[in-house]
This record gives sequence, structure tokens and C-alpha cells, in this order.
Amino acid sequence: MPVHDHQLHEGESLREAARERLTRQGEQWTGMREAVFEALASFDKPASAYDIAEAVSKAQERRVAANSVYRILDLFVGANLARRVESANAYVANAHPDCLHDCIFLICDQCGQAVHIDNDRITGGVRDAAKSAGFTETRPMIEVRGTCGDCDSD
Amino acid sequence: MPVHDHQLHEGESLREAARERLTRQGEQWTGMREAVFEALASFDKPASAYDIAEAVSKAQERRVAANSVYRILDLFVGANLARRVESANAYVANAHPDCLHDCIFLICDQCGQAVHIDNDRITGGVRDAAKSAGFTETRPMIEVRGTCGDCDSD
DNA sequence: GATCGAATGTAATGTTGTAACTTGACGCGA
DNA sequence: TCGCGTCAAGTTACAACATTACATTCGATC
Repeated sequence: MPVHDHQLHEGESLREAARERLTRQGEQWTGMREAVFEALASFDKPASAYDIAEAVSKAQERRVAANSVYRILDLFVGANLARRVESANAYVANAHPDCLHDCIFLICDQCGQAVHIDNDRITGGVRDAAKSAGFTETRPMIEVRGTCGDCDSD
Repeated sequence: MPVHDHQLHEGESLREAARERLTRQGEQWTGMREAVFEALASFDKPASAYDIAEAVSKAQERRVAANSVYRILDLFVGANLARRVESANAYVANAHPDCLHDCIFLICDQCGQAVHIDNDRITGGVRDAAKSAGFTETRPMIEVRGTCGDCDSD
């Protein structure tokens, strides 16, 4: 199987999983939402709502306003289809919409790439610490700014 | 010793520690910087650059522009006199300018209060995880949004 | 007191995020 | 089929956050 077929398949099955997930929550999978999801997933690094608005505008050859994108991104984040990277004011598609867990983002200051890692020991520790301090309904956000291996070697 | 005296002393000694720290780094402790630090320290929750600009404007009875405040806040963050709370686009004074360590913020969605905790086991774990992923010069930022004990009981 | 650099002021602009309201598509029961 | 309810999306306006470029002031040093 050629590489690009594999990648394409990834894209398609990811979109399918996203659609599945969203509709299962009683939300609609509209053309606009699909377009936003596609745009989001097409970026290889966190994309701002404005980046996505621009990408969708180009793809559809019509003006798409950023606030419409915001609405949809908020919906996606709520449904676990996407995640917000706070320190970059940007969003990334979630490759595993059905796996609900806290995650950790490493963001390269140089190239803007973000890598996403899971570590339940760490995130659990953070949740426990918050709970000990009397906090409830906690949503940890763990991000690390730094320099990635690629940029470091330059 | 009356309570307010004690608090006042806290404020003064904190300002002294901040001045010490900044001058030790070869930076000047100017009237403007003191005013910004005082304003920052006077808030009981994370303050935005615009909040601080407003507070300083009021205290000095003249208009202070936000970008001047940004400049100084950046300097403060660099010198460990203040910290930026990413998820709130806001800043808090650092009560221990001389202790260099990662910290964890818990921010209440209801009241906006932020509490600051230290936990080297957690932050160390995050740094290690980032290092394992090939990242260098890492700056972890760990924040937890949630509901604080006070607001939860309401 | 000339001058040089750092700090601050000023103005403009760019970016990100929300709110309120309107329009349009679709389904469903009368 | 008509009217209505509902939800998505469009439109407009604005608020909040952040940066840039350049001018001015102030203090230290010569």
C-alpha cells in the first residue's frame, strides 16, 4: 500500500471517527463542520481559528467568518474531537476522539510543531494535587514550551 | 502586631525582594516598574496587562498605556518577579522571586482566583517526559481550571 | 553641558475571542 | 401544504489581548 494511500486512509477514517463521535452525542455532522474538521486535521501544527477560517474560505471559495469557526471549534473541544493548545491560542485535531484522557502538549518555540503525549501518572498526579487543594471539576492543561529535537540540531 | 501591619510588611518586603532581584540582574528598578509591581501585587487574583495599566493610571492620575505595562511584565516574567497564567491571559506576582522552580496554578472558573502550588515530583515528571520526547530548554506550564472550594460550596 | 543608551510615551495596528441578532434549512404535526 | 419549532450558520459589532514603530525623556558618563 503506497504511503499516500495510507495517509489518506488515516484522514478518512479519522473523519469517520469524528463524525461517529459527534453524531453519537446528538450533534449534527454538517458540511461546515466537516470542512472545519478537515481543515483542522490538514494542518501539521496547531492552527488558530483564523487559520482555519482562511483555509475553509479558500477550499470553499467563499468567505467564512472566524466566529463561525470558533463556534464549531468549541463544539469540537466539548465533544473531544479537538483540543485547544492554550499557550498557542490554537487547536489541534484529536486523533482518538473516543479515548477520553488528559494529555500533555510539547510545543516547539522555533517551528511551532506540537507533539502530544499521554502520561496518566503525571496527569493523575496533577488532578490529585488539585483535588487536595479543594478544587473540583478539574480540567488540567499541561503544556511544555521548548525546542524540539529537529530544531535543536540546527 | 495588628494584622494590617503584618500584611503591609509583607508587601514591603516583597517589593524589596523584587527590587533586589531585578537590580542584581543588572536591570533598573524605576518608578514605573515599582508602580507596576505594586499594582500587580495588589490584585488578589491574576491581573491582565490592561487591569494593571488601569490600576497604575488611577494611582498616578495619568494615562499609562498597556504596551508599557507589557514591556515591564515581560521583564518581570524573565526575572522571575512575576508569572504569566496562560489560560487566563493574566499575570501574578511571584511571592518568592529568589526561588526558581516550576509551579502549578489552579484557577477557579467561577471567581477567577488562582492558587499556586509547588510539586517537584509532578513538574519533574513533566520535564522528564518532555526530555524523553527530544525537547530541550523546556518550560513546563501546568494549570488546572476548575471550581475552588469556596465556589463549590455555594 | 554634550551625547549616548535605556526607559518610557504615543499612536497605530494586528490578533484573538464574544455577544446579539438575523437568516436559512429542515422536520413535523395540524 | 402551511405554520411552527429548532438548530446551524451568517452578519455585525465590539471587547480583550498583544505587538510594532517611532518619538521623547531621563540619567549616566565623558
